[in-house]
Order: sequence, then structure tokens, then C-alpha cells
Amino acid sequence: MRARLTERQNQVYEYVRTYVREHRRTPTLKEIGDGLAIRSTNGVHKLVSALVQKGYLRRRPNEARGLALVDVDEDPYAPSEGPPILPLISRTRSDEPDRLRRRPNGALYVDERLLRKPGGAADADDCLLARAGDDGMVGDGIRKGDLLVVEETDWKDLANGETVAVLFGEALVARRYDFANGRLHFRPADRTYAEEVYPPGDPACHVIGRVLAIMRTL
Amino acid sequence: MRARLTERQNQVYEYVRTYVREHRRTPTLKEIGDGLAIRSTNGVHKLVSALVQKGYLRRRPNEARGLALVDVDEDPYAPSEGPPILPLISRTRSDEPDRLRRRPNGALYVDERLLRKPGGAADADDCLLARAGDDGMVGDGIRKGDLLVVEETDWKDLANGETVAVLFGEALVARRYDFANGRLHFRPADRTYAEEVYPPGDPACHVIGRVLAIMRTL
DNA sequence: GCAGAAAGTGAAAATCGTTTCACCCTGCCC
DNA sequence: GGGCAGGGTGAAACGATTTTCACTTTCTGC
Repeated sequence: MRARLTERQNQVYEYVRTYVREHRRTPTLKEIGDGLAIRSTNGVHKLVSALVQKGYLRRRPNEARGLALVDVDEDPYAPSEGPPILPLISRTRSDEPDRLRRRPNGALYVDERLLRKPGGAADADDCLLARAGDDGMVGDGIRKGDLLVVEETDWKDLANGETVAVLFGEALVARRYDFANGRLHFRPADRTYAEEVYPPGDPACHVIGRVLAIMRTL
Repeated sequence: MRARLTERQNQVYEYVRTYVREHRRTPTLKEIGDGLAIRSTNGVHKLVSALVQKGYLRRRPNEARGLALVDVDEDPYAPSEGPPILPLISRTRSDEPDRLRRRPNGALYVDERLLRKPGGAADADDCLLARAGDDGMVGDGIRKGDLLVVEETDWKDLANGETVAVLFGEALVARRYDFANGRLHFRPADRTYAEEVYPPGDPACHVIGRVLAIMRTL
């Protein structure tokens, strides 16, 4: 149960909900202020902060119209049902992995039955698609250009021997993961590619997560 | 009828539509640029202007994230159609191919973007899923157990060199197809498997169709 | 070859929108 | 009477986004 709202906070919340229904986007702070006769955007900002704190709204920092209703039911664009839509990412750099999800290059429906990991089902919200950037895993039947279904994971949660998607600088590739002697080892399945070894935290290497499945169009 | 779009304009339009579906808001010019590898926001701005001109997008001048899809806004509650569900078949015999679709062993959502054939998009109603029954195509990155996305096709509609799904008796496998000297040739990509040759109409061999894509869980 | 359309670069200018800073007011509780 | 939470004012700093300017490239039809 979420925390109770004060009267003013509730007015803000209702205003946002109504605005979203009518405009199909969230209002700016100024618009909220205009609607509720608050002259200072800062006044609105504080009220909104309370709403965020109490879990009614979400905020994308520093973004224009960066508010979002937490209850997706209110979201006019929310898809009725069906399989998850995973973002397809590309053109990434290991020194800004945060941008992975923010600059998707497309999106595909992926059946949930493909989102299986050793322990069970993976959360679709943690998954994304990426293209294998080289032929280093042809020996395992993964070829350059294949779509990798990746569950975003910290490298600490990986088990030895799992197939992972990893960023080496700008190259996003699949490799077999092993942790040994305090270092991360990434082994290709093909002899023509070299094994890569990095200490944890090396900015030149960013583990995106475990590969759950692959898809390829012929 | 709205004016035709150039290829690039269409890419922008599709990018915006996809972005909206996934993010529930419209992208910024910069995000479009990132997605389509356009470095200058002005390049995007011009493309978007063309889309606005032709009536595909609307623009709220000088507003952050001020783009809007005309279609969505005109008909906000239009039902969004989901991806097709393809039947997964198994336990088949070449002498009763009609039963292929009758005894599905399950079904998966498959994104339409995976249903592409050389000429264009395949009709989802003609497609099905089947598991590769052997390792005869490992050389092409198809392994036993992989899910094959197959477009049901008569063998006469196949071109030489296409990868096909074919039933040899009870075994459903992928092979490369060639028609030569009045006979159907099915070549494996792996030397340990033998090439199979049949005359048209042989009951021991039934071509299911062309393989459009593969999917594999690790 | 030249004109025009489509697409793009790079950078600057103009706006829009969010965040922060300093300070004020009211009601309430101890 | 002090302290604190909720609500506000105004202004300034910042960052995100759009818009405009000047110039380039590629392709296509006349």
C-alpha cells in the first residue's frame, strides 16, 4: 500500500492523470502549475517530488516531459496483452553502457518461452536484443548478425561456462564466460579469435548479460 | 491517400512508430538520429518536416518531444494488433503431411520482422514452427533442436540454393534445396550427412517449405 | 553538364523544461 | 517560542530539444 497523499498532492496526481488521458503525454511542471494556480515551477517540483517519493509517479531526470504514471493502467499507449517487446540495441560503447536501453534501434516481439534461463524464467523487463558483432562463436552455432536475446546481468551473477553478450569497446559480441584467478575470461568457440581476459571493472569491457536465446533470419 | 514516402523517410516513420510503441512517448530528433545513424539533428529535422508535410506526423512547434503520430492521435483507441502466433509441429510423417497443422505441439509468438523471405514479407498464415531433427546443417549454423520458422511452400516455388524444411519419412530436417535433372536434391551442410535425391512426388519425401528464420534457446 | 530533390554535416541560436538556491508563510506539536 | 512538514515565491543555472544557417554530396532527369 502506498503512502497517503495530502489534499494538494492528490490534486496534482489527479491533474496529471487527467492530463495524460486527454493529451496522451505527461504535462510539464509549468502546465501543472498553470492548472493548479501555482506560479513557481519549484512549488510544483516539490509536490511532484513527494508523489515520486510515495510511488505514484516516476521521473526521468532532466528530461522534458519526463514524468510518468506508475500505474500502467492509466497509460493510454499500454498494449492490452501479448508477448513482451524487447528493445534492439546497437552502436554502443562500453564506456557508456547506461545508454544501452535509451537508444534502441528497434524492437521485436519475443515469445516468453524464449526467455528461459538455467534457474527458470527471466524477467522480460531485464531483457534486450543485440546483434552478434563477429563470428567468434560459430563453433556454438552463433554467427555474426544473429539476434541475441540477452538478460541484463551483473557479471557477478554469472556462472562459469555461460554464454554472455559483452562489449569490447564498440564491438558487441557473444562469448563464453569464465571467472578465474580474479579475472574475467571470455573464450570464443572459434580458434581464429583470441581469448580476452580483463580485470573486473576494466572500462574497455562491459558485460551486458547472459544470452538466453538467439534468432536469425536467413 | 497520403503522399508516398522515400525509403529514408519511411525508416524515420517506422522508427517513430516503434519508439512510441515501446516507450509510450515520441522520440527526440537526436534519438531518431542515433537510431538511424544521422549525426546532425538538422538532417533529422528535414526528414521529419517531410513526414509532417505529407501528413504522417504532426508537430507542436518548439516543444520538447513535440512530435505526434497522426494516426494514433486521430484514432487513439484503435486496436493494436499483436504479432502472429505460429503453431509448433512435431511427430509428423511424410505420408500424411496434411496433419502438419492439425496436431500442433504448442505455439509461439513470432515477430513479423522474422517472417521475411527473399521477395518480401511472408504471410503469417502460411508459416509454422518445427524443430530441426538432425545436425545436417551445423555448417550453416542450424543445430538439432533449433526452432525453424518455415513458410509452407510447394517445391515448385522454391529457388535453387534455398534452405528448406523437409520430411524424410519421420525425420524433419533442414537442408539446402536444388532442382536439377528432374530431381529434387537436398544437400546437407555437413559432410557426415549424405545428400538425398528424390524424384518429384516420391512419398518418402515431403517438402514443407522454405526456412525463413531460426530460433534457439541456449 | 546543370538544375533540383533528397539527404546530410556542423555549429549556433532560440526555446522549452527541470533543477536548485534562498527565503517566506501557516498550522501543528511539544 | 522553537522546530518541522507542507506549500509557495522568484530567480537563476542547467540541460534537453528544436530551429535555423551555410555549405556538401549524391543521384536523377532534361
